[in-house]
Amino acid sequence: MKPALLTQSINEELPKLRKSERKVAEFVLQNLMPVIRMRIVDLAERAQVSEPTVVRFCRAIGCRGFQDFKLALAQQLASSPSHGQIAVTDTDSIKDYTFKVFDSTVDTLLRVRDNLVLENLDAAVSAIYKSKRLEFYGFGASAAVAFDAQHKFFRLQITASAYADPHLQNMSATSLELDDVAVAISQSGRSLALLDSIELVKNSGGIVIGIAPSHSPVAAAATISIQVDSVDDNQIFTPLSSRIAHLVVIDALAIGVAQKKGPNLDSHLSRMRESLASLRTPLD
Amino acid sequence: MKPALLTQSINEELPKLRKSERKVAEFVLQNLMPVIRMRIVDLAERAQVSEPTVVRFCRAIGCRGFQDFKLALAQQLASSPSHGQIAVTDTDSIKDYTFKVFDSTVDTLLRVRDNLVLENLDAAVSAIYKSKRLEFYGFGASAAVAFDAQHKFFRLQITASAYADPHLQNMSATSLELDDVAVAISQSGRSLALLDSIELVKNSGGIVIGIAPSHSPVAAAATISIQVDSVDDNQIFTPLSSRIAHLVVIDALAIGVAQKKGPNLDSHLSRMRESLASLRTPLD
DNA sequence: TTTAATCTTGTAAATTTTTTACTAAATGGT
DNA sequence: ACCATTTAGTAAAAAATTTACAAGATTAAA
Repeated sequence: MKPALLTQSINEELPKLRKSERKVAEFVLQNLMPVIRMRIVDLAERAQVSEPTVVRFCRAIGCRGFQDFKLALAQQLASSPSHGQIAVTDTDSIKDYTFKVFDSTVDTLLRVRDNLVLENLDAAVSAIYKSKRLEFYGFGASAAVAFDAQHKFFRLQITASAYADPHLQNMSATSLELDDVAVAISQSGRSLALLDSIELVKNSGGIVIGIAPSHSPVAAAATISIQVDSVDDNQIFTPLSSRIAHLVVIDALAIGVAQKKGPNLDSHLSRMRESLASLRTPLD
Repeated sequence: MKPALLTQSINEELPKLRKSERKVAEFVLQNLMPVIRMRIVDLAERAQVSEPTVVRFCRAIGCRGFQDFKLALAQQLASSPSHGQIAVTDTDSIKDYTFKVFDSTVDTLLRVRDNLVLENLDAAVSAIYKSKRLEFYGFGASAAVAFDAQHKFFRLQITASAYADPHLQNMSATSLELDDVAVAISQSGRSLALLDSIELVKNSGGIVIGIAPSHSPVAAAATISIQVDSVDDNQIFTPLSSRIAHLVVIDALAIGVAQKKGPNLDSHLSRMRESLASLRTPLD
């Protein structure tokens, strides 16, 4: 049983460790990046313990040995770049902040992926598959997400609408019928106008799929809630990467529905490609 | 100069390698995952060469030794899960395809990040910073990207427009003045209407920032070209993840411009947060 | 075709690194 | 205070990697 997140495992085992092993654990948590390149002697010296203690520490947290531990740590750090620093500062060079933007997005995606409640996602796919009408609601940054979703489902031969205007949204909501689906997208999960629309949809017998932070009013009000939490580590970043997470969640929904629709999809996509080709320069 | 993507580096160096080193390279590319757990003797035996040859191979592709090579490989595989399989099949479970969607997106982002021409990105940031008007053009899936970009820059106190309609786009293009910027977004890089608009912008003395695949007409026509290539590995996926890549590239642009604008930004963001708060349910 | 020079690859030895076995010290309970 | 048990270090063994060197292969020139 090797957990995906080694640092998490270290923290969990920390109380069970012996004093000198704990010294190693604390040093490791404090110096994640450098540890990857250290030999056992270096780590032992810096943590003020002997080499066998380091090996014992590695075994205690579930690794087979020191190499195994370093490998696991390296893998975790590669997939969660946030363990470095991702706040953009005034002195960052282009390369610095560009990488930070990409890395924080990647980090958010991986975290969202690992915390998705797959049952709810499955329920959402089924609901969309069965629905006659599909509507996307979102304000602000989520408006762009809603329109993107509409476009995406359209490519899958599923007619969808997207509304960013509260009035249109309410009109749409009241016109939905039993088993129709509205997807409510919100980064804050606390948009009042969106909550209004959600109630209207439910009164009409429609199903509301909420894409919002867990414990938010939108998540609570939705029939099926897909929780997307992004850590609020930076004022500028948060809206950026959580919006990407929303898009990718909808991608997953779209792929799920596409899969359910089965083999016809391929031919539809190739026909669509042909018709798009006329709007483009010919390929070389 | 250690490239972020080791496999890419292996492929690049492949022709320069000697025969037996190439045996190692081919075996490694064929067995990426298992190699991480191998010792030098195992790898040497399975690749039918001697141990020193393995070391020479590691050095040839830019690593300091075998351990260094394994570490780099482990890190890459952790962050680019696509080296497994990412094509969605009919028999995939929810978990399978959801993870594939997320992983392929992450993979695309990392690849795009590593292939960005930072000089061009920097030039783009400067151009936007200096411009009086900023317009985003995109059709189809890129329309949503354009509108998202508009919203994003608006939050940074930069007025921008987004057009998905060819007529409006042309009108906008002819009305631009010297040093104004139009960002042309295209997944295919071959949209005829977009190429028209690009020419109009250039005739007006405006600067065109192209976000499109390299070697595409859009990239060639743009004043400053930001190249985003997504491997065409899957008909359904490609538009999905390349669109995300475009969004994140624009995020990086936005952050770059924000940084240039400097310290005033913070207070602006907090004022904006306050005014948004009234549209939301109060925090607990 | 032969020969010399260079390049390529493996063998074996040396070095480095990790792990094990064992002992001394420390801790805790009676 | 004494014994049992746990904990941590020393030193030796084992394992793994790297280096030095020599044999074989390849290429170019005579």
